[in-house]
Amino acid sequence: MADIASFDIFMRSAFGVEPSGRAGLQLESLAVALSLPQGRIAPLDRGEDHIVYVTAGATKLAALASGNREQVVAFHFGGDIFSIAADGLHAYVLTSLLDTDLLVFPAREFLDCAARDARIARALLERQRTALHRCRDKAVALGRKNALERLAGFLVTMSERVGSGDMRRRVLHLAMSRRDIGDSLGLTIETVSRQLGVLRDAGLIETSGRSQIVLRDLAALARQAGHFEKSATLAGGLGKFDLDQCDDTAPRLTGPATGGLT
Amino acid sequence: MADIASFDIFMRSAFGVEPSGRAGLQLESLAVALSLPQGRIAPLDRGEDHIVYVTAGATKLAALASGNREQVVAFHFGGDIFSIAADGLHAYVLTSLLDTDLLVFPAREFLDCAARDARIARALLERQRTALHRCRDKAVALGRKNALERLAGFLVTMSERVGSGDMRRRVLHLAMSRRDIGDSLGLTIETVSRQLGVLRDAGLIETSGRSQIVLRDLAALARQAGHFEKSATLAGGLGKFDLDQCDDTAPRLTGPATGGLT
DNA sequence: GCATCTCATTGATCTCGATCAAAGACCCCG
DNA sequence: CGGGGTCTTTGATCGAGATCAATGAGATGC
Repeated sequence: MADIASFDIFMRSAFGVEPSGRAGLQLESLAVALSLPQGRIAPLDRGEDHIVYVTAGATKLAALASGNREQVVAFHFGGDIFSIAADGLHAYVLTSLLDTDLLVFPAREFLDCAARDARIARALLERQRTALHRCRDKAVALGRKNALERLAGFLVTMSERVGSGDMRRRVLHLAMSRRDIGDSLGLTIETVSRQLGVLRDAGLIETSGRSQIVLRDLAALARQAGHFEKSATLAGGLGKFDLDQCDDTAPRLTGPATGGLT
Repeated sequence: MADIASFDIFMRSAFGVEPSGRAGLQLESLAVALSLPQGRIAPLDRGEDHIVYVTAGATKLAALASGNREQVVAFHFGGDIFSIAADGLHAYVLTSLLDTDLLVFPAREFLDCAARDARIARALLERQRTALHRCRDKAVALGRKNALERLAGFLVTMSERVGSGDMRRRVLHLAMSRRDIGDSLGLTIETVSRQLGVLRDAGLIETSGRSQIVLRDLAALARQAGHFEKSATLAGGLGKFDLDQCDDTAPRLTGPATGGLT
């Protein structure tokens, strides 16, 4: 049984729905609250799928491949909702990066119930879509980008999700270790460290301590990450079929067929 | 405007809902039917997100990274529904692998409407979840698996989605070229070709012509792919916390800390 | 049925990131 | 504030897969 406060926060902030309604009462009966100290594996029944809400804290969701290889498929922070499959091709493990409070629901019952309330269904469909699109972008990075591009992309994404400070000097307090970053980017900790060094030497970032990174030029990092240039065409009337430009001419540190630092 | 026949098929087979209902009429007014000969890029307005239904045929959804690198994030076949983002980190392109018929919807309006019908919402939530979980499994493969594991996993997955014949001798007629397979697995066509050779030499598959592959031992391929062993524990009452085994002892061709062919 | 063109296979070499190995920095706690 | 442990950085070497290059097999058209 979930405690009342976190469930109410969940309903209001995730769905904009009062928890006292019909759907709210049903969902509340499905919720299990979990409080994990830093670095614990969530004790989820591997016999069924789950929907998880992060009340507060931060988590990593990782697949265990054989041979001690771990692939982080997503990080989640306060306010996030996500699903975990029990029957996939890999065994997934949810681990807290900080002291973390979760609400855990059985997926089938949760979705049966959510589908009956239009507002909840709409919000969930939107969040699932976001999760899928993030995962696709991750797949692109893992499949076709080099270490520096992946790391730059990671920093830009983290800046959007947990950054503070203004755009010229974006401050990140990363909850995850170098190993977690490596496991998320399909790299080793040594490579993560070396590529951070490259970005530091180029003046794009500053690091201090283990967890703080300051991004000094978000646009340059996004370029370095090989992200699609949308800002350039956002205002203009972009009609059909303008994927001509992928901006291969912008200055980069390294990259396919490009100069810069080497 | 969609033609009647394909829209009706869509509503009935995807959602089990009669197209004449309230939601059906609304959705129909949003649908645009598209018929693409083999090898064409779908002319989608890049200013907005889309939901796409594959009436018949096969498609690849790929991101264009700079430097002529392409990453296929998903293949889709008749009956599949999927979403395409216009505002992601990369530019995505939908291409037909065969002569293909699609229904294309504007995402926002489609989801607004779908959320109001519980059956449609439930079915969509389920499909999105499947898509996300497939994408995660792909990310695991791209981030932490070698070429042989990726290819074996690809064949197993394709067997489930488009295979025919019995389990002992599973026949695949692949609509995609070696290049498409490579672009999906984050490999080059040469590496795909070489690893197919390894699987052929090991007696796990037979190839004939460019597109036909016979899988002679699905279980061995799944093992080779490093997929989580669920069959062993499926029947038994698997309680909490049994992710001890990842079956590192089974025979493999290569792989982390394992012998076999080298 | 033959010419042609594209796609797939096979071989040789190169490169980026993994691996192996130390040294250094940060942090917790007495 | 100093010791011990963990996490991070830096350096040297290795290897899986990319790249470059050529040959072979399938499709397509006349």
